[in-house]
Amino acid sequence: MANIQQVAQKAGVSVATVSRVLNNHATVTPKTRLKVEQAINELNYEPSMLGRNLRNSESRLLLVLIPSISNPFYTEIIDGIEDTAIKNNYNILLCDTDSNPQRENIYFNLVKNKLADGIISMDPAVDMQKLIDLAEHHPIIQCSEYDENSCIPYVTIDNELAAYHAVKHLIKLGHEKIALINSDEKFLYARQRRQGYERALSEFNLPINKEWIYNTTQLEFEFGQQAMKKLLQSDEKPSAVFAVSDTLAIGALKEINSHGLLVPDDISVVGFDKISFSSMTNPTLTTVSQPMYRMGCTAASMLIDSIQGNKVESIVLNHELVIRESTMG
Amino acid sequence: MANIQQVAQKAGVSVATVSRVLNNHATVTPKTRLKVEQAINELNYEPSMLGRNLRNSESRLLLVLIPSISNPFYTEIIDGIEDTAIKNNYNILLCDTDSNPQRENIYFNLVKNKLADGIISMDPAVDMQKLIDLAEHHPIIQCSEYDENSCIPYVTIDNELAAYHAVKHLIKLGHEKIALINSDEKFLYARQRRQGYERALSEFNLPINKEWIYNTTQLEFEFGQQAMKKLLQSDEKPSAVFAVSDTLAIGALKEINSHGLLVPDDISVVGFDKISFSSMTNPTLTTVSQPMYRMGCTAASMLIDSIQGNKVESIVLNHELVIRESTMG
DNA sequence: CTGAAAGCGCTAACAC
DNA sequence: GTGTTAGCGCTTTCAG
Repeated sequence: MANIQQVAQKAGVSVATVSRVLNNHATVTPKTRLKVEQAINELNYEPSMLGRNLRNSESRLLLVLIPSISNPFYTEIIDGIEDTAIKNNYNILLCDTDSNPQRENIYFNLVKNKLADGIISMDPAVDMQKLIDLAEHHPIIQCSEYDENSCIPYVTIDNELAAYHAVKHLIKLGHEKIALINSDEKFLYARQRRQGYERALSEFNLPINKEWIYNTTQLEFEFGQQAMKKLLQSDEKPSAVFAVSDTLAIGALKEINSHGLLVPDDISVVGFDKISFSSMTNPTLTTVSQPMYRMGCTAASMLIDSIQGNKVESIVLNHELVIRESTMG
Repeated sequence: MANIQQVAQKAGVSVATVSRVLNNHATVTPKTRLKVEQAINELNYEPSMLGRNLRNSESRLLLVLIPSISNPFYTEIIDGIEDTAIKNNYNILLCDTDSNPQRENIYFNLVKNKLADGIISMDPAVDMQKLIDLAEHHPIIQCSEYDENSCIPYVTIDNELAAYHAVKHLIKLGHEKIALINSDEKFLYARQRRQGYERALSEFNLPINKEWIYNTTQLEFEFGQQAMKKLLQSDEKPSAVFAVSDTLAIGALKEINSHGLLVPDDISVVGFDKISFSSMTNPTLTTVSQPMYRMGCTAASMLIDSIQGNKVESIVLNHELVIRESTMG
C-alpha cells in the first residue's frame, strides 16, 4: 500500500502539499491539486488513519458498551447512535461486554490508549468506579442506565414514572392483585421501576404484597418463565403482571399459556421496551416504549459535544404506554 | 497522559528499556525493571496503541461485518468470534452495515487504513466485488454467507442438505403440500435452500407447486406474516411450511394463528437458525440448528491464521434438525 | 503557493 | 543489559 511519500514523489511535489490536498486546505493551485489527485488515483493511495491519528491524537472512533448484543432493546438505540456519529464523521465500535469486567477493561484501555475518543455506556453492570475514574480524563456518556451519584452525564427516561403509568393502567382496568417481575435491584432502573409500581398501588390504596414481587437475576425469557411459575404458585394468584422487560414478560406469557390460562382473560401482562418480538406474541404485548432511536442520537450528540470540549447536561426523555392485546380484556 | 519519554526520564533509563519492560523482553535486570514499573505506576502511564500500531503496522483489531445487529441469528456467532479473538489477543469491532454500501465503505477503509487487521464478513448483501478487491491485499473470511466463485475462504454449513433434511422431515410426517417461504434468491443460501427443498420433493415424487413458493425481500417477522397471508390465499392451502429463517417462521406462525388455524394440527411449520425466540413461541418451533458458536470460533481462527500469513482452507460444518411442537402432530 | 523539517509515541536494529 | 537512533505515516509550523 502506497504512502504519502510515494504520492508526493509521483506528483513531483512535497508531502506537505499532498497532505494539504487530502485535507482540502484551500491554498493549493488547481493545477498542483490535479497532479496530486492523479498520483493518488494511479497509486491507489489511501491515507493511513494510524499516522493521522497519531499526529492529531484523535481517532474519531466512539465506543458503545452494551452488556449483550442479544438483547433486542439496544438495537434501535444503536441505530440512533450510529446515524448521529456518521453524520459527524465519527465511527462507532460496538463493545459486547458480556458484563465481564475483563472485557470491559479491554475496551476502557482502547480509550486510554487513544484508539477511541469516548464512550457511551449502556451496560448496567459496568464497574461504576472504573467508569468514574475514566471519566476524569475521557469523555463518557451514560445511556439509559446511569448512576445518580456520579457526575457523568446521561440520557434516560423517567423509569419511576413509566412504571407508575404501566401499573396505573392495570389498576384502571380493575386489577387489584398486580404482580411485579423485576430484575436485580442492584440496578438503578430496577429500583426506580419498583418505586413507580409501589407508588401506583399506594395511590389507590392497594396493599403491597411481597409474594407478588419477584426479582430475576437475568433478563432472558427463561427467567420470566421461572418468575411466572413462582407467582402462579402463590396463595392468592395475581390477576395482572407488570414485568420490567419485554423479554421477561414474554417468558411470563409463555408460562401462563402452558398452565392452560389465558391472557388477558385470566391474567393481564404488561412489559417494558417495545422490542419487535412483542408484537409477534399471541396475544400481542402491552408495553412501555422508550424513544430509543432519539435516545441514541442524543447520547451520541452529547458525547461528541463532550469530546469537543463542551459541557453537557443530562437529559430525561419521554416514554409512552403502548396498549395492546395482553391488557385488552 | 504520560508518554514513554516521561517514564524513561522518571525511571532514569532510556525509552528503549521502558519499551523492553512493556513488552516483556527478558533482557532486563530485575532491578531496572522494578524502577521502570514504579515510574509507570507513579505516572499512571498507559502505552499508546496508536504509536505501537503505527510502528508495528498492526492494530490487533478485527472487523466483523453484520447486516443488522437486530438479527438474533448473529448473537452466538459473535460470541464465538469474540472469545477466540480475545484468546489470541485481538479485539473485535462490530460493524452494523445495515446493508448500506456507504457504511460498508467506511469499514473497508478502516482496514485499508490499517486501523483493523482483517474482516469477517457475515453480510449477505455485501458488495462482493469490493470484498474481492479488498481481499487481494487484506485478510478476509466469509462466515455463513459466502460467494462460491471468489477465492475468499469461508466457514458455513451445507445449506442445500439442511433444507433437504427439514423438508424430508415434513414429508416423513405425511405432508404432501409443503410451502417454502424463502428470502431473496439473490443470496446464495436462499438458492441453496431452495435446491434442497426441491430435491426432497422430487425424491418423493411430489410436484413443485409455484404457488407454494414465496420470496420475501427481508427477514423481519412482518415479512413472514405477509408471506403466510399470501400462501393461505392460494387455491390449495399447503399443510406444511418451511421458512428459511426463524424470524420468517415466527411471522408465519402468527399469521396462521390469527386466521384461527392451529399449528401443527392444521399446518406444520419448520424454521431455520434456532434463535432463542424459537422456543418461546406457542407452539415451540421446529428448526434447523447451525453450530453458531463453533462457526464463530472457526471464522476467527481462520482470520487470525490468515493475518499471520498462513493459507487457510474453507470449512463446512454440520447442522442439526431440532424437532419441537410445531411439527409434532 | 509550496517545501523543509520537526515531531506525535513507540519499537527494534545496532552499538557499547 | 542498556542506550542511541532511525523511522512507521502523517500534519503543521515556519521560511521562502
